[in-house]
Formats: sequence, structure tokens, C-alpha cells
Amino acid sequence: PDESPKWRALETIIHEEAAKFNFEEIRTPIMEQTELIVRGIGQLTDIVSKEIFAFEKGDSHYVLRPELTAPVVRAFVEHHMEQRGGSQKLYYIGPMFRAERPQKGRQRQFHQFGAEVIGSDDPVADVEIIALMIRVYERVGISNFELKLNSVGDPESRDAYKEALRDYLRPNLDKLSELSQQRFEKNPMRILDSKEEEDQPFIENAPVINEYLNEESKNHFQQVKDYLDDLGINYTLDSHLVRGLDYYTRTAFELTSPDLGSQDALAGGGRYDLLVEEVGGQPTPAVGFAAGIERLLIACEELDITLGEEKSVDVYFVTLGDAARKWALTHLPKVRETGLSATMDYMSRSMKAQMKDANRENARYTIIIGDNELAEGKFTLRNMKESEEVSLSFDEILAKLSK
RNA sequence: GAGCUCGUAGCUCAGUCGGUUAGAGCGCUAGGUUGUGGCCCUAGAGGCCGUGGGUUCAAUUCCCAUCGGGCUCCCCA
Repeated sequence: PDESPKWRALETIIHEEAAKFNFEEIRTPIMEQTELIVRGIGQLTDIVSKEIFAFEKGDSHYVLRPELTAPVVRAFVEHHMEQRGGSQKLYYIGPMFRAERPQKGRQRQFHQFGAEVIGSDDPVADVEIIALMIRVYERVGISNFELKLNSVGDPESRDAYKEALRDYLRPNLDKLSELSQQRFEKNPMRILDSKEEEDQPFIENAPVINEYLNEESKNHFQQVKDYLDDLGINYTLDSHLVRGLDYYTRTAFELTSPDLGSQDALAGGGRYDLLVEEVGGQPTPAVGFAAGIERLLIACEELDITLGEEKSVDVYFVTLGDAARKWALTHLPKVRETGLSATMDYMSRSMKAQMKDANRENARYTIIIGDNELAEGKFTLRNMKESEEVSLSFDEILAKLSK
């Protein structure tokens, strides 16, 4: 209960901003069939074998969803959502599951919000996705982030680049870290974000993918950058920002925060023009982002940003004796009907204890009810902040409260 | 999958070089005030010392395993 107000406040911001961008919320099952996840990322056996919660029932294999892009795409294909017309603008908030060793902001069950545009290859879609993502952080009050931007091109550009990268690294292959040597054949682009000391000099002078983009990808990237400039969104070009999976194309971006330590990514995303077809649909371009909610909240704490409001109740009925308790119980609804919140003691405690409880619950008013008040039909209304009391009939109290 | 580190009251944390009733502050409950919160005073409740096993006359303390947290690597869809 102490944590949920800030979660709700954040969720409200996400819903409101998504609505302003005219995105629709999509809710998908917590479970997915293993095949869906493996199809997209099966190439990376590490992920499938050690980082997914999997279980089976009879012959069926299921996983707890580790992310939501593939499930959203699955829903798009399964429900023929292209038939709804136009491009689909979808967003989500919810729990995800990864069977990893936890670190700060990286629990086994964690929460993400994100958005996907399916059915458009227009750079406008890329930029709107980035704008929506950033807008949420701005609303929250987080501004000390860095937007890193790159293009990973299309498969054709990427193959050409990988070849060039291998050619460049090959003469010094034995000087690279063991890890990077393993990546050389399989996934040479991952060498670019290696953290190993001995790799750094080679990474620094490595060819950049930009020069290997074909005309189409280059134009697309240029338009994304131009539009971001037009919107006044700052970004840092990072030619080492790469994606591990083949269905990613063109735009890749990441939002990082200096307040998070080694797990410094707040959010990330990019274009995945090849995934819809991979999952079994017609070739359909798409772009999206996903953001970690826990990490956003950690950043808030670092920045002393308070989300959500302190708990409070409008009216606390303080009762003395059984008759007063019965009266309070039957008059609570009349206060609530006016739209105010109202409560009373459930423990038959002393007046002092009830006043203390009212104080703790942050009550705006207390109404004090005892035998004298019931006999006279006048009750004590106490303003808890001003410490002022007036004696009024219940109707007069209702009139005063609803002002 | 690898290395390091931590786990004692609701919270933050002392402590035990293995030994008899395990402590503090905050919070909570009650009283001081026979019908008035916040401040103050007094008293009280609250602990399988994360869990399981081992060593020992004796384990919260030492050892092993396990679960959970934190840091780093792998990974980061």
C-alpha cells in the first residue's frame, strides 16, 4: 500500500500520454507458447535456455512472457489486425519475467510499458515512437537522460558491414578478448559494445555501419534525424549501438540514465521490419519501444521526484459508545454520496486513539459523536489542520463539507 | 552460467572472538488526559537471528547447501 500510489501515478501518466498520441492499449496473456518466443530469439540459445521461465502441460510448452513485442506481433497476426485499417498504434503496461540473476532494477518479475506501430515504415512512425517514450519521462520530471541513436540498416546493408568489420578485425583477431573472438564469426557487431579493455583500441577505429547503409536505409535514417531535429529532441549518434537479433532493421535507439549504475538503460527500441513475417504474418514493417518501470522509479528516487499523493480521507467519524457507532455506520453512506471519502474506527478504541488514527490517516475533518450530540442532534465538526471546531446539525455538516 | 557480498523486531541497524533472559532508534498498543490528534513522559507488545542440514556438551554466531537481496561479468530479446 505504501508503494502503489506512485505506481498508479506513473500508470496514469502513461495512459494519458498514450491517449494524446492516439495509441490504443493492448493486453495480452502472461503466458505464451514457447514456439513464439523461440521463433524470434531462438538463434540466441543463451536467452532461451537460461533466461526464460518455461513449463509444460502435456505436450504443450509455455513460457512466462519475457517481453511484449513478440506477443503483440503474435496478436496482430492471429487477429488479422491489419484488417482494422491503417497502421496499428498499440501500447501496453504489465509484468514480464526473466529467469536471470537479479540486479538493481532487474528483478525476475519486472514491469514494462511500451508502444508499437505495426504497418508503417515511415520515419514519422519512428519519431513518434521516440517522442511518446520521451514524453513519459518528461511528464514524470526525469530529464537527465541520454538518447542514443543508430541505424542497423537492412539485412543487405548489415551483411556488407559485417564483412567489412571482419576484414578489419581479422589481422588482429588473436589480440581481441576471448569473448570477442567467439563473437567474430557469429555476431561480429556485438564486439562493438564489448567492455573488455583489450578490445577498445580496435573498436575505436572500426568502420562504422553508416558508411555501409544502402541508399534506402541511409535516406530513412536521415529523415529520422531530421524529424527529431524539427521536434527539438536531442540525441547522440552511437555507431556502436547494435541489436543482437536479425529481425531488427534500421532505427535503433536507447535511453540511458546516469542514475542507474551498470544497468543504466531506462528504455530501448527500434524498428523490426522482419518480425511480423517471422511470426507468420504478411511482410509488415513495425517500430516500437519498451521501458522498465522499476528503473524509472529508481531514477525518480535518485532525483527526489515524488509521484502520487499522500494518503488522506475527507471525514473521520469519531465515536463514543455503541449508539454513536451505530449512528456513524449508518451516516457514513450519506457523506460518501456527496462524493467525499469517509471512514470510522473499526476497533472500538478510546477517543484519543481514534483522534490519533484520524491524524495518521490524514483526515481533513473529524465528526465527534457521543451521547450528548445524539440527544441534541448537533455534532462537533473538527477541522484537523486548523484545529477549529463548530457544533452543527448533520445536514449543516453535509452542506459545509460539500462546499 | 561465473565471482564477491549481505540476510537479526513492521522499518533502519547494533550485537554474539560459540555459552544462560538477543538490543537501540523510529513505528505500533496502552496509560498520563473519566470526550480531543500532532509535542512530551511512562509502560507494554512485537524476534523459528532467511530456510534446511552438519560440526559441537552447546550454533543466531563456525561449515555446507538452499532461497532471497545487492555488486560485477555473461546476457540484455
